[in-house]
Amino acid sequence: MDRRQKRTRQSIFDAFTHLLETKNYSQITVQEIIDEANIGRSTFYSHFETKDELLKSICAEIFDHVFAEDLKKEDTHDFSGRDKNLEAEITHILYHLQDNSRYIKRILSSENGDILMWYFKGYLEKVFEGELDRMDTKIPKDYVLNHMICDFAETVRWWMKHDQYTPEQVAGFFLGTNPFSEGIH
Amino acid sequence: MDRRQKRTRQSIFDAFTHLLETKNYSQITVQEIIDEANIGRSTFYSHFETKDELLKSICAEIFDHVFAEDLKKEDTHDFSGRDKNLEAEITHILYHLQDNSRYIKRILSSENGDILMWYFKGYLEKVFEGELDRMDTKIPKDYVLNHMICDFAETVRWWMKHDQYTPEQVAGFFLGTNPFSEGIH
DNA sequence: AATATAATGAACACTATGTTCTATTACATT
DNA sequence: AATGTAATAGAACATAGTGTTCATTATATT
Repeated sequence: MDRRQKRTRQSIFDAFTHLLETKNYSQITVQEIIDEANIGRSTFYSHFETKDELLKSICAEIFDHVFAEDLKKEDTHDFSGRDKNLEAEITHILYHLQDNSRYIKRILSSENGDILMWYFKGYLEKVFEGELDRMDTKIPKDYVLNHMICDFAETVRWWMKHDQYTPEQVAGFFLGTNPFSEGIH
Repeated sequence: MDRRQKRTRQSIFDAFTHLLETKNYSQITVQEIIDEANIGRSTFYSHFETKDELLKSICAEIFDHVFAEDLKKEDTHDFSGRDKNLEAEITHILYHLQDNSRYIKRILSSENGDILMWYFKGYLEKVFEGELDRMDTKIPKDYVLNHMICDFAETVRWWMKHDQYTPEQVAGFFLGTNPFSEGIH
């Protein structure tokens, strides 16, 4: 990839996240991003089709980083640590989310918080897929999976709004109100 | 209220819900609503400031109806049936939601599904507030309340997408995967 | 019938989006 | 260092949608 492209892309990301520190996603215009990034209008559009596409790219970047270790674990088929320390895995994810909380908060507080949540849930699917086995079979698997994913995603959303708890505490809250908590303690 | 106002308001609602049967909320323009409703442009804007305000009004209308009995129960301080048949209350709400499912589905499938979910959760808060007492006190009350509300709201969203279950079944799924299920059976 | 209020719809100003095109600049490769 | 290739700049443009204004017409209400 051309140096200039990388540089431009990074400028856009920086401008966007910087703007997110002062206003909501929906309030930010493409022109503002362009001005903040000091790039030409056509340059922006040669990188991203729309503002939503930019948001998606940023979400992908954030979550690729957050879930990097977990996905790597799956790729190498190393399930050694799985199940016995779901709590550690969750805490780990929460720490990574905390690092990016400034951006995540802003994105979530706009009306388009759904977009980020949708992305987040996609990644969570891989994390919780393996947890399904011990569940009641009378209830549809996809309901239970969706339930777990939404539980955790909404826990994070709640956390991002309240902000006064540590990752360990939040992991405790989440597992303490969950049906699969019996399997862990 | 003037007859004409009522008539216009109803035309707008009808046009909007009719359009929701063919496309997502975000794809619908004010002009389309105006054309579909056969009203003048300025008439629309004398009734609603923005398209979002219209959506909010429709959400309020739907949920006022769905939760009518439950809120009435609270108003008259009739807690006789409470707790011992949460399942019945939930099933009842699900039936009402099923009646409006055509609109709800369309609104939820757009990127702005959040708006409806936000409204829905506001009403659910009143339903679940009373259920908090028997919960573990180590976990913050507002976390648990948010947890319950999101559980149910996301259950409904899931249901609206899958559509192949009865209200009774869905109530069963919801209570079967919930921490406060022990209190009911 | 008189009065008040709502609806109409064209015209307008405005904001933001996304495209196109040419000149300019930066890069990678040799 | 020279050269071909590709990215950037930025002005100009077309488009689409929003929300307002106002004189006119239609409809309720009393």
